[in-house]
Amino acid sequence: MKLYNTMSRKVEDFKPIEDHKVGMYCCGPTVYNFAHIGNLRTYVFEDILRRTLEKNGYKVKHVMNITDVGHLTGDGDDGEDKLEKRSRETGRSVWDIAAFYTEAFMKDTASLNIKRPGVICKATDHINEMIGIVKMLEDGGHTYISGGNVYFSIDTIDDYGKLAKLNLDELKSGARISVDDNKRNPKDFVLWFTNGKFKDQVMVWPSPWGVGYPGWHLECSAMSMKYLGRHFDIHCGGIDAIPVHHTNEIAQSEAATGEKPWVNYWCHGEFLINDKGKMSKSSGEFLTLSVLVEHGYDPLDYRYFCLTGHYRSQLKFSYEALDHARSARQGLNEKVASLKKDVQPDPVLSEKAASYRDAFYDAMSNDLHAPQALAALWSMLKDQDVSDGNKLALLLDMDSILGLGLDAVEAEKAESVPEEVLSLVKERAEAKKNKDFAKSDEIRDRLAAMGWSVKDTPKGPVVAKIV
RNA sequence: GGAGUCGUACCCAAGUGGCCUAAGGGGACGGUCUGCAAAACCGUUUUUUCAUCGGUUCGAAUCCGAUCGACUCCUCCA
Repeated sequence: MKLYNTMSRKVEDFKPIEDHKVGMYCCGPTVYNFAHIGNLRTYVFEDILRRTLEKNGYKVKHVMNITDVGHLTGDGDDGEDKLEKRSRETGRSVWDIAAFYTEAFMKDTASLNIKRPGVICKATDHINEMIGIVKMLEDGGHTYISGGNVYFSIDTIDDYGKLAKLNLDELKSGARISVDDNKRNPKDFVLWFTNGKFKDQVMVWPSPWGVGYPGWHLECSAMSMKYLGRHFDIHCGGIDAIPVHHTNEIAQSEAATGEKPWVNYWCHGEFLINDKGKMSKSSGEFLTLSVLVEHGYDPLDYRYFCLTGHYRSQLKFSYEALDHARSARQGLNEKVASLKKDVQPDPVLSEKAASYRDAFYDAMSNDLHAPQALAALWSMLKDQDVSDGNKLALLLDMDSILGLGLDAVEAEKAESVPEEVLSLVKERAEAKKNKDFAKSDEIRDRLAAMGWSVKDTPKGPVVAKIV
């Protein structure tokens, strides 16, 4: 299996630390609002990665955090905690807000067929672990206290910014954020706040440095190491996390434990954009999954849409493009339904069928080339040299990665058709037999008005509910 | 100001030196079938074309340069 590693900027052969096992940490949501569909694209990508690893025989320990404290708004380190802000705006407690949006996030990801990570951990449950890391950093001489806050000093390590390939000299000259006088180096970041801008902060904890709350980057270091160890295989997130969040995670993790590298493979998903650019949660207007559902789309239409582009390319969202994905997925579902009606899956593949299977898995195992894998799937479906039994078996197998819910698609059946409809269909067949087409067409219109379509096949008429 | 990515046929989107006379999906149109439809299947839209202009090469959508355009990051962000 091959994976693109942001650290090396190359596609590399994936080699786990332990045979047949993978430890994978994915940055989760900050639960102060609904996830928009751009956020969700990243979780779909991570799910596809996990499923592909599993298909390649790895047992994946998938850890995802829930950020419910410490994620600040605005520039620099002087913003307000996002949860606190939301709480003030709505009059609800921060804990309510976090619980509500965590629940919403779980619902969204479940409806997208995203497998639930084995460990889902909340930042507020791991304050002690975070304090432990700050202590380790303090012991190692990587911190200083200024203006009441504990800072990480990036000048105490010699490879700060290696993931993002930051050129520190140039960054300083081009910095646009206002300089925080408390920092020795503008790129230093807060590990522990005791002197937040907002005195009425609700979520605070005691610490050796005073009552306060942790910096945002700390939680991912603390929780990933708690569940996956001081050195693990894969760390995922959106590309925006590279220059700041992941850069700081690496700095504090490697400085705290002395273990390098902390993570072997860094995998990042590109943005979903629209005609105006990227969707941003903080800029106000954004599309959520429930908005798509209100427009009549199935969440899996969006999942299919995500699969039509490669995860490292920007994907342009439009309702037109989503329509295309929906049509394609419906076609796939219909095909599966009709196959299920006629045949049982036949896992004994012909040579031809096996070649499509190989093309599919080669594409997925080569840095998750889902669009190519889908092409292999469709070519297989259209190939008349592949038996229907093989087709069905292959589709269901491929879907263990694609996650389009093909196993849940039911075989076409006419059972639940109301008696009234059935008798009309019979009547129409009779009229057709007598070549009374005016009457048969009239009955067809009546059926359509009742919400049923009728198709004449060589085997006789077939009724189906109009969707 | 600095760093980087991208521009592929009607739309989305693969492909990153020869097997490309460019996957796959969607749409549209045409055909087969049908009393007519729908569905299904087949074909066309896709023979020198991959933003534009130059260059390298026996050979380029794929490499290099310039130009135009779009986007991202350096600041919270998936």
